[in-house]
Amino acid sequence: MTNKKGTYYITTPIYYPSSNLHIGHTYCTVMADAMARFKRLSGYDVRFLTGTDEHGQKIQTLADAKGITPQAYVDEIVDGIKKLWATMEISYDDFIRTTEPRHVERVQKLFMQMYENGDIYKGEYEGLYCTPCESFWTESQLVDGKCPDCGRPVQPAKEEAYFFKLSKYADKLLDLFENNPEFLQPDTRRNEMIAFVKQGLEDLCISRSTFDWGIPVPIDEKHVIYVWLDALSNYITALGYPDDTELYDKYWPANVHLVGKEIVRFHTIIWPAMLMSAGLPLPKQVLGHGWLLLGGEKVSKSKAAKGADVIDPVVLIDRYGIDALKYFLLREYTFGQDGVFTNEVMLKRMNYDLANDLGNLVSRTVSMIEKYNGGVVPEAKTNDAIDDDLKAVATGAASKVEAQMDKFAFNMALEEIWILVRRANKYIDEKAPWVLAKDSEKKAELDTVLKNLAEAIRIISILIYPFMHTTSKEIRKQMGLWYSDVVWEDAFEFEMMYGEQVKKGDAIFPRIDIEKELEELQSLNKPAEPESIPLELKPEIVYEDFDKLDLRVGQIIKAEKHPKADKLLVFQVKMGTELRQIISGVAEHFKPEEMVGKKVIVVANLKPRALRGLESKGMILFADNGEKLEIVTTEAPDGEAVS
RNA sequence: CGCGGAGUAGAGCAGUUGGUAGCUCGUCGGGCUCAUAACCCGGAGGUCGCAGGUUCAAGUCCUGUCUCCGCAACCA
Repeated sequence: MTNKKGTYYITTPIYYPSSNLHIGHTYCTVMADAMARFKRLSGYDVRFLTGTDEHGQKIQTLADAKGITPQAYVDEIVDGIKKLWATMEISYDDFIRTTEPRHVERVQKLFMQMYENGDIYKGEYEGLYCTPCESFWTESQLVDGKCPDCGRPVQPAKEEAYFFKLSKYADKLLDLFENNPEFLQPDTRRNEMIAFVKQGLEDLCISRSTFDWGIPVPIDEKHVIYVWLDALSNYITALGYPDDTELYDKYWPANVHLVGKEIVRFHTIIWPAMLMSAGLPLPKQVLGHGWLLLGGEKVSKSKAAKGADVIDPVVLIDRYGIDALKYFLLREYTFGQDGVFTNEVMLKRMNYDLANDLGNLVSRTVSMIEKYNGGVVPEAKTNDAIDDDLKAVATGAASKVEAQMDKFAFNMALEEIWILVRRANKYIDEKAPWVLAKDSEKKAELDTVLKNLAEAIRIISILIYPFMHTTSKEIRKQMGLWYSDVVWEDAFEFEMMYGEQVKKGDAIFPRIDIEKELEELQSLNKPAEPESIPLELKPEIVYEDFDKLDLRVGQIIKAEKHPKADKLLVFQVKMGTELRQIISGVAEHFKPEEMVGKKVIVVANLKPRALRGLESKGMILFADNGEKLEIVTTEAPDGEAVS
């Protein structure tokens, strides 16, 4: 494809390979792929980048738990990701891994560039430190004032670290948001960022010395570069910046960084500030898309195993095919907004739009051309208002699709195409070719109908190409268009077919028995044979450690919401002779009244701590599955020791 | 408490710069038989969370209020 319209550089986030990808990642990548294919088809010189963000403490911890090196850990997952994209025929031009030497070296050079420009300085990071986890936390990250990972107390601590003068760029960033509304879309995201910058930016701590799975700070090997600085750089290191600038010169600045809404902040504050510091041009646009929600919650790895809805893209592709899945993701959801994912919604989309409307349109048209004209596309010989209407809708669709794609409105772009699909189905009804076929004097009119349908389907095959290229080709094969390339401009023309030999094939999208399919999907999600998989545990302790705990049975005699906090409940707990106040961060899980009277287990010798102004003396134990808490109760008399 | 989002027909969603409230599914009725029991037409169903206000005119702007949901530097 020639670059008659210039270059187009689009990126997805680089994904964090802490486990296999789910449908949420697929969603983002499918959008980027569709846009890349659309731009290529309409004549741009496209570069499409995706990849993986492989450094950071979490990866190191996960690898340690498995007893392998971080590199071995990510290699395996990245392998799976690449296979998934290959299966889905994602048309990326480059896949960058942040552990690749090309990236590592270039990030270090970029770091030095920022350092030499005076934007990086050495300082002291002050925070709350959890010694066993070797992690720093901010006040707001703490859960009940304790380490969110292990639940143990944290201590104020300092460590030497490098800082990036992010605060210096606050005004320039505000300027960027306010004067370039296109830079960040949708608008609601932009307002969020403006508010965020206005509340004041602090310098960003960009080095870590508590773990070493990262890119070393070039001037101080004890530190590794903060993962976001490392990760964001990928968009230019993949283009060879700064040492091999051929691609960089050609494609930077990027036209679009496609990102999820939760990382908009990194892409529109930290990343532009980094580029400003290095004196480089900013990306033209950052688009924050919404999330796929599963039962009202964000899709996540823990949900994957529990819900009734299958979100493993590999399973979905296996059952319905790549194109059906891509169509569903692009058609169902509005860009920028969250959308609910259920198997039923997905199956309905696939059946109604793909099988009933599109698949059936091709099927009935090909059948009629075979039955009424020996399988050859005839010439149009007549013309009336209905024919004109079909032609107008057909030849007008491409520019409507273009307009919607400019706004990243994939769902509307597909809707525009389906207006044509439905118009064609209606055309068949209006013209009733089976009636014309019974009257030999109507043969000319019948030919016109068959020919016009063939043209409409030819145009549809072009329009859907960016979204479903395999289906596009299958349709073209059945329509006898196998010999010609898909050319976008041909979607504006109506008179292009004559004499093609059509050939009926298998149903393009077989109809799914939704009820039966839902049941099968449900059973797929049932856990297999129970087997013993060792739990991921905290480091082993000795008896003496355990003996330090004084656990007691306590009865909750009063419970109320904390007046100054949404998540906290204030309990009055009776333990034998003593009555004391204990505060827990469980207001989201329990109503105060349902707690009264319960006998619970209390860590009685925990150092008292004030939570939002009220003192908490001790801690009540709860069972936690990662998202929902269960109370741990006992029948034993209050005050008794538990050991 | 801070910041942000959402509340439109039974369900899920659209509603561009304020001007007759749309789409898909479901539902009711009809048509057709070329086609993947698919397709086409029509009907019913909404005082656009609530209360004020601006305006000739508001789902759309302003103020207040209720409910639900995120985020707060790990996560598309």
